[in-house]
Parts: sequence; structure tokens; C-alpha cells
Amino acid sequence: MAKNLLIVESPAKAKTIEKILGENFEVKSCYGHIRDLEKGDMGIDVHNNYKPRYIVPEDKEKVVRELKSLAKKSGEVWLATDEDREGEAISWHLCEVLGLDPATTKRIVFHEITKPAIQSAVNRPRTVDMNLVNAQQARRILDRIVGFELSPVLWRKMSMKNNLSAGRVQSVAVRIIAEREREINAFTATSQFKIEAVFTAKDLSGKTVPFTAEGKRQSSAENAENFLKSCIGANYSVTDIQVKPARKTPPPPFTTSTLQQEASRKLGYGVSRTMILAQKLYESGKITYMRTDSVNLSETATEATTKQIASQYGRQYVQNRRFKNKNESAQEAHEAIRPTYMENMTVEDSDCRRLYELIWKRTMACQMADAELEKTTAKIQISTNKEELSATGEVLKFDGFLKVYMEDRDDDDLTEEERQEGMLPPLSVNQVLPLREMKAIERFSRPLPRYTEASLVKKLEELGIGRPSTYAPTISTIVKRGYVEKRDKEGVKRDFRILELRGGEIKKLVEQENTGAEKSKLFPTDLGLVVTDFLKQYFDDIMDYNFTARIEEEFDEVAQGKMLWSKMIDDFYNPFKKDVEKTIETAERINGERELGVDAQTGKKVIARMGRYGPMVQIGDVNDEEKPRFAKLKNTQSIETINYDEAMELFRLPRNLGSFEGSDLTVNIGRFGPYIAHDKKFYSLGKEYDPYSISFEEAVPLVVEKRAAKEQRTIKVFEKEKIQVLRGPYGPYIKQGLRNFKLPKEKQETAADLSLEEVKAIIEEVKANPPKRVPRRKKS
DNA sequence: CAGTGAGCGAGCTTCCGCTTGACTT
Repeated sequence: MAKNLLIVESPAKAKTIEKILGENFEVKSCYGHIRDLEKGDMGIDVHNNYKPRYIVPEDKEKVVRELKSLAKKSGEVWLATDEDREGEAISWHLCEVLGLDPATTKRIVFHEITKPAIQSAVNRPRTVDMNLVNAQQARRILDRIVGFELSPVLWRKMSMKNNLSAGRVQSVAVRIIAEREREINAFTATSQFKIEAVFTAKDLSGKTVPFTAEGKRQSSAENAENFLKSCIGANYSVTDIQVKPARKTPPPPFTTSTLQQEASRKLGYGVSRTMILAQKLYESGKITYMRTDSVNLSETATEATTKQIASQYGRQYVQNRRFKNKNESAQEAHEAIRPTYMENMTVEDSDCRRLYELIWKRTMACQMADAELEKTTAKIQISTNKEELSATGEVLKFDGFLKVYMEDRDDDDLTEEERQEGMLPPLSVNQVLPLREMKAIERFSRPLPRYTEASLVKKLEELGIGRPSTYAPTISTIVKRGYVEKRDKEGVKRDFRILELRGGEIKKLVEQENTGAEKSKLFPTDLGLVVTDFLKQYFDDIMDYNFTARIEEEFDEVAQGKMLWSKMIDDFYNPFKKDVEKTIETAERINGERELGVDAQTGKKVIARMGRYGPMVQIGDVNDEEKPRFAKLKNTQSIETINYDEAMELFRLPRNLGSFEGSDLTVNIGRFGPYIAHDKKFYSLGKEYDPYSISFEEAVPLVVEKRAAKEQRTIKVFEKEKIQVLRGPYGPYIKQGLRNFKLPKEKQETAADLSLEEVKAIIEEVKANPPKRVPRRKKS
């Protein structure tokens, strides 16, 4: 009898399942979606109940062809795509393409790839749930409408670039970044004075050790000074000691989002890197599926983990738990991310090792006992005033899951208390404490931090926007479109005051701290800000943080058969299409223009705005008789924050430094940074030189030196053909336009004697047989 | 490699969510 054909989405899964199911089944994968909406005319017939026009995309033709021929040869076809909206739709598309009847074709689902789960699924096949399929079609069509209606509006209304895009997910992601940036810009720091007293006491071994107690924060320097003054000559004694037990619970096992967050905090990985490494681990059978929103662990996994904990740390470390998803939008088609074999504590592949160990530890921890702590709070009275100081300490009584795993928190989530927890020496009530010193330290409030890739993913997940398979690609998209960029920001120095009471005297000090420094954070570009403002002004409902959550409720109704999908789309489309038309008709072209002041010399207006090639400043109007002056913004500057003085500074370039060998020496900043131009040649300026202040005397030797280096590199020039023979770090090579061609070994010695014909022949030769590239390994 | 910034308009772009390789630099 012919084998049955069972189709899943992922090829790695197919292999595992084939082993489990044995002889009667051939298991193949369809590699995700096999059909999609046609691109032309949105792929939807809006006048005919939004009838979708599906096609098999080019890159899926091969898979579809293979599945078709296999389906013909096989016995029964079983559909085992993921159990969620998208998976159900894939099964339906498979029916359509393979000529199967969705009403009778066997459809099975499982949430984990284990023998019992798969066998019980095979014993209880159902058929394709058309309501769920329709919910997916509604989702797909709505996203297509939003994306393909909004993007063209941007093309018409934005003065720059023409591959702009907008969409239900990406546009809200940019909005999140844009709003945080504006919050930070609008933030003004206030300061308070933190009171810190250092006392000494004997520890268990009899050694005298210092510990810190805190008092109420003082709102001003004056109050702080008065408080310290009131403490001069005081005695300090313990009035009360409270000891309270506390527990810490392990976090749930990883989902895509939490894995990305922890890999970012602990390992410094961007979300794409995390996903590439996780994919590698998955494909080599080391971990379960890496795109999941479920925190569920299979029975077998829980057992294996328990066994591993008991043998490695002892029974007292085991505490079995089941985790539930908080997130309502979770579709839970898979397990949590965990190692497939808990006995493997690590993997050989050095690139993947750190990520694997993180997953292993987190999985172990989630089935381990709580950590038990003892929190001690001592109240300390001051004989000369009514204020009280308090010292807190924490002692770990039982480490529990902390033995393997400590979750990292973003610094800004920590409370002041958590930051200062340490050990306290043993104290007793009425004990008199000698004061070593007391300080009032000025502390400034801080704005919320900018988003990292991972914290943006966390935010999107909280809002129910996007899915595990799209978090990383969404970030790539908004970066590629130029709405957002990932970079560092240097901090600025800020003075803060310290008042110090020691030996009956108060000293005033001023120290410096660095504030506002950020590493690898997401910043909105001017383009991102302008586009976000535009979309918010004209398409407020789609930019609403709750838009996705609202339409998800409607998709759910479609999935339950309570609403017709075409009706749902119709209700959305009609008012939306009106907004689109109205916007195209009425909205002005936008360029984010901002007036900065009036040029003192010419009396002309100075503005900052988006130009065709990005953000810039401009003196004068384009309609003036005299052409306006233009200057590009530096990439750390923004239309929104640049001021008049900073703008005028930009107009100091290009600077003519004077004449050298009969030609002007000019300094400017170009596409590739600052440069000196001389005699129609260009020389890059290194970081150590500032184009705004470099002098003629400094520039001349640089030009001489760089020119010499350039000449040294040049072996031969064929001016007319724009071909050069150059000396590079790997030997001589030919350069034609932007392309480089390696010389054959036997010609390298005699490169200077090459004729134009020989050079052309080499170029043709290399073009005909391009050198094989070895894929470069990324540094880890 | 090192410019530009206005307007005309051919021909193009664009979404989200499932999946992996097959391609260069």
C-alpha cells in the first residue's frame, strides 16, 4: 500500500516526526505559506466582496510542484501544519493547491514534537476549520489594504525618497520610538539629596565592618545642609529590628520575545543575531522551535528537567511548575523554547554555545525551587532630631533556582532598594552605633531610557502587535526604510553636589557624573518623526496603540463563526478608503519645516527641514531671487532639536583655507565624512581633525602625505577607459569603476608593463569566471 | 566617492506572517 503523506511547515520538524511515525508515513514540509495575494491591484477585488486573488510565489513553485506529485502517488494526505490561525490557513491553501477536499481531508495538530503527542494527534484527526481560515484571510487582507493604501499616500506627500512604506505593525513600531525620543527631549531633570550614613559594627567574626543606612531624601541643598547640621554631635542607636522572610520565584521558560530580551541583556545580541543562532540550534536538533509565544513545557520535557536537576543538585532543588501565558494574543502553537535533551549542558558549536547555555539554564531554573531570603531592616534613631535612618540587608538562606540562573533586569526597572541591598552585620536593639560619616548626595531624576531592539520587541508583544516570526524582521524594516537607526549616544558631564558631615564638620563638594550616555539604542530619524506625525494626523485610528488589539477581537469573532469576514473587512475598508482619498486631496506636502530664526547678516529666514536627500538647514527661500544656501545636518542632529547657532555653524563649510600650488584647498563634509579637496582630488580627514577648525598649515602636509600615498598605490592609469592598476594590501589589482579585478599570479610581478589590451582581457576573464567566495564567518 | 535641494513624470516601490536556503560583499 502507498504511504500516507503528512505535511508540516518546517523541514526540521518533518525529519523528527518521520522517525516517530515510522513506515506508514512519508513526512514532508511545505516551508510555511505556499500562496499569497497577488501584488497587482492589491490582489483583492474590492468590488466583489473583497475576493482575494492568490498565487504561488516564484520561490514556492518548486515545493508546490514536489508536493503535488507526491500527493498523487501517496495514499491519504494528512495536514499537520501549526495549530494557529496561520497554520490553519496553510492547510487550506494546501487543499486548494493539491486538489483536496477541505471538508474531508485529515487535519491533525500537536503542540509538541513528542511521541505521545503525535500519536494521540494521529488517532484524533479533524478537518480544516474554515472559520479559522477566514479569520486568517481577514487578517491578511486587512494588512494588505493598510500597507498598499497607506504607502502610496506617503510616496505622494513626502518630498523625499520613494521607497517609503507604512503598515499596521511597522508604523506603530516607529511611533513607539518617536514618542520615547520626544519624551526624553522634553524631560527636565529635578534633583533631590539622598542621605547616606556610614556606621560601623562588629561582624560575626568580631571584625569591625562598615554598613550604610539611609534617611529621608531632602528636596533641596538648603534642607540637606540643615539636616546635616542638626546631626552634628548626635548619638545613634538601634531602635528596632525587623526580620522578614522573602522568596524569589524563577521566571517562566523562554518564548521568542523573552529569549531576545535576555540574549540582549546578558549577551549583547541584537534580535536578528539571536534568531539566526537559535535557528541553527533548532536545525541541528538541539532546541525546540524558536518562534513561539508559549511558555508551556511538555510532560516529557518537565520530567527530563526534573531528572537533571535532581541528579545535578539534589531533590531539594526540584519544584515542578506549569506556566500560563499572560499574553492574550498568544496563539501557542508550539512549546516554550527549551533544549531537546536536558542532559546536554552545552553544545560544540562555539557561535551557538552561549545562547544554548542560556536556554538550558532558564529551562532548568523554571522547574527549580524558590530562592529563600531573609530581609532585615534596622531603624536607627538620631538623638538630636526626630528623623530616623534605616539600614536594610538581605541574606540568602537557600539559593534554589539562583544556583543556575539569575534573570537580568534592565537597569531602569530596578527600585532604589534593590540596588543597594547587601549584607548587614548582626545588630541588636539599643546598640549604639558610631558614625563614620554622613553624606547628602545630589541625585537627578532620569528620563525613561531609549529602546533597545529587544525592549521594543517586549513593548510590541505587550501591545499584541506582531508575532514571534516577525519581531526581528519588523526592526530590520524600519531601519532599512530609514525611520529608525541603531546607534550610541555620548553622555554629557554634569555637576552634582555632595555635603559631607565628618568629625563634626560639614564639607561641600562638587563632583561630576556622566549622564544620558546610551549604547546600541534605537533613535528615530527626522524622516521617522515626520512620517509618524503625518500618519498620526491623518490616520489616527491605525496609529492607535490599541488598533491591533481591537481588530484581533473581530478576527476572533470571525474565527468563532459569529461574523462574516467580508463584512468585517467592508466595515473597515469604507471609512478607511475615504480617509485615504481625503488625505490625497487635502494634505499638503510635508517636510517637517521648522523656523530657527533670522540670519543676522542677510535678514533672511533660517529654517530646518527635510530635503530630497535628508534633513538640512536653509537660509532664504527658494522663491527668492538669490538662491538659498543649504547645509546638511550632521547625523547626530535633528530638525526638531537643532537651534539657530548650531545651524549657522553648519554654514561655515565648505571652508576655503587658501591657495596651495596654485589651487584652492577646501574642507567640507561629504557622504563619507570630512574631506579636503585640492586640485580636483579628495582626501579623507581622519577623526583627529575637525573640519571646522583645521588650519591651512595643518592641511598642507596632510595633502602632501596623502597624495604621495595615493601615487604609491597607483601603478598605471588608462585615463580614457577609467581603468587603473593599483597596489593593494593583497598585491596589484585592476580597478574599473567600482569593481576590482585580481591579477593572475604570473602577471603580478610585471604589473607595470601591462598594456590596455592585456588589462581588458583580464577583466573579461575574471568576469567570465568569477572567483568563488568563501562565506565569511562572523566574529562572535 | 566627495552632489544635490524645483518640477515634470515613466515606471517603480509597498503590507504581515509562515518557512528556509541561495545568492553576493
